Amino acid sequence: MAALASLIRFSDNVRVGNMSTIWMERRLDTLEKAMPEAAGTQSVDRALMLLSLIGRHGEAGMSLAAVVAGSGLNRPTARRLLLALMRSRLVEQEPETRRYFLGEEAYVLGVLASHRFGFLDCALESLASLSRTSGDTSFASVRRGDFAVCLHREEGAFPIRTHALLPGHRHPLGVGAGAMAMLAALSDAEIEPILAANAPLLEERYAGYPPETIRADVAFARQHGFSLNPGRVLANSWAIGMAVRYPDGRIAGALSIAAIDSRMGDARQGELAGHLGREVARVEARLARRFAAPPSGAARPAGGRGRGATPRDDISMGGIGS
Amino acid sequence: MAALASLIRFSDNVRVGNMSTIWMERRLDTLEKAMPEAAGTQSVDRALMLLSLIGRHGEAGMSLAAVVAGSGLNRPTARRLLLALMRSRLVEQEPETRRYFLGEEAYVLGVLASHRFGFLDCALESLASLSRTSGDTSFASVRRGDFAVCLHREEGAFPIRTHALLPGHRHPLGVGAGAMAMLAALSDAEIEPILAANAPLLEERYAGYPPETIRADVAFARQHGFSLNPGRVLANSWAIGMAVRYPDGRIAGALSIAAIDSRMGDARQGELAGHLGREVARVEARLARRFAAPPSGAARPAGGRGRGATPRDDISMGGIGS
DNA sequence: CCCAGGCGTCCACATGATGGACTGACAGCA
DNA sequence: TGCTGTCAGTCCATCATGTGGACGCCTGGG
Repeated sequence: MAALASLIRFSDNVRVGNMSTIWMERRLDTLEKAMPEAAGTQSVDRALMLLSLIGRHGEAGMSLAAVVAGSGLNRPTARRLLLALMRSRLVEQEPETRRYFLGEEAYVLGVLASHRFGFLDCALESLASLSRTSGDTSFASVRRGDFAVCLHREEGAFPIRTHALLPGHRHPLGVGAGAMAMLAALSDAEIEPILAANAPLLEERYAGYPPETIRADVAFARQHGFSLNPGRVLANSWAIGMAVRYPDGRIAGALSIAAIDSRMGDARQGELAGHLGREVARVEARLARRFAAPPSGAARPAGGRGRGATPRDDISMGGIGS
Repeated sequence: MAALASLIRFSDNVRVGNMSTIWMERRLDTLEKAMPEAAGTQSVDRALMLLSLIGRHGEAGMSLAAVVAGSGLNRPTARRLLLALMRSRLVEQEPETRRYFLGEEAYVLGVLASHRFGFLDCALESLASLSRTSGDTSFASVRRGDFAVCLHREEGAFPIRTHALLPGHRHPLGVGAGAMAMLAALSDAEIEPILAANAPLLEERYAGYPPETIRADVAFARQHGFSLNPGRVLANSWAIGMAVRYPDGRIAGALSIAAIDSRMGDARQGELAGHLGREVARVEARLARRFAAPPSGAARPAGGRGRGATPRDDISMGGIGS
């Protein structure tokens, strides 16, 4: 259970009670400088950690015991916070199995947020095309703090597939082709703290990823224009990946393709990289069309606090068209 | 400000401090019976109310003053809770304008939740088809408690359009064609408490919707197979709508089409209703394909608590394919 | 039939969350 | 240029909320 507890963090950036492993405290020191200070919201932080935890176990849901184990919270506390999430419809509990799942409100918020972020919306067609033309499995992932989270997996026609990476699964940045592509897209100054923060976890659970190997993989990705996972975690499962950027240059996520090693020789790597590069360009074009201005509103008028240029806050029921 | 405060509720079901209008208290009495009891999570409930509030103001975001006005919270409290939401990346603040928006984590959770709920994913193609063939504006909405929330709006080619209903906008069930379609899909026993709960708000802000008119519109929708908004809110803006169901019969949401009154004569209503019915059937077929079992897992083995049949909680990093 | 494991609740106590008061920044106006 | 109003954001004394050890119930497996 200690190992389980060490894995779990709310959006990878929140200090939660009862978690005291060395590597975690070290990385929180690193990150707290970049995050709003936590004071007077322990309960909220805990609830949102639970939400994220449940989000990453979408398909099978989670039992209360797993939530307790994964969060490090005491059972009455976890249950009470889950009740609050259930009242908000962000989480729901299946009566028969008692397991907890993301609720419909999470979906609705995601839809409302997609007007600012829709990376996967823009990527789905490309993933379908990649898997159709290659026959292999393709993935979309996003960065969450120092980790990569798989958002979508698209099956190809080839019958031998790895089923290890599923939506919600999360790995340290650098572990896996999509995660490596996003890491390699960062500057060295950004990469070093991430490696430092993840060092304990990598040493404990990712034996194939000593830091020097990750740095070499970063160099490879920068040199070749695509990242390569030569079966570092699962010997026969190889993958290549590329980062995708918003028009303003920020990393939106990554696309990757996985196949068994016999389908990932040098020649086929190049072929798949060509397909991948074209689809990445298409996703980036769709993102550009979707956000005429970047999601952070950088195109908005600058100048001081800029309050004069902001939309009026008109919390009222507009006339209705439907 | 009192009018503003009366509008805001977290997922329409949470009692929040400082809100004491008669209609709100009355409806909470009605609803608390159906909701997990709130004890020891006031802070969490408040934070999630803010999240929902910001979610419904996606495009323009919200200032702190608007959040304070809309939530009824004191400013330091609202700010502190917003900081917690920002730490979790569910909310982000735009530095130039200081406005708050849904963050990328909301999008990621929505993507992860879409494996259980993807109504809009299944509806987008149909909305595009409806607007392409009709030339008018089409909408997808979902039920949130006693309200309907617009998730998506698809523009048609006809140049005269109402821009009143936007994603995030929320109206009482029954107000607007999509909201009416969802209301009419409920049983009378389900409808009456909703009308009772919404009565103060309807009286205050929806003069065109006395309860007997809503009941007549429900009867019309049940008789004709589609709901009709004959310009009740905006005189020249008419709309028709239909509910969409998950395979297990629960209401997934509604599709609707809006047009100016001169384009909504009886003959064209029938024509549009035909298109709408076909696309609703297509959406329902896509939902059926997507969820071989209904989202609530009703197909799972029954029998007592059914814990023996549940997936193992294996919170571990699986082997990786990407 | 018994036992272990998981789920869920209670409530005395400790801790965390609140909001009135205050400060700073900025835009608009005289 | 100076003043005023508005908004954003913070501090900390006070009090209300949140916690978790203990307990009971239910179910499945041996």
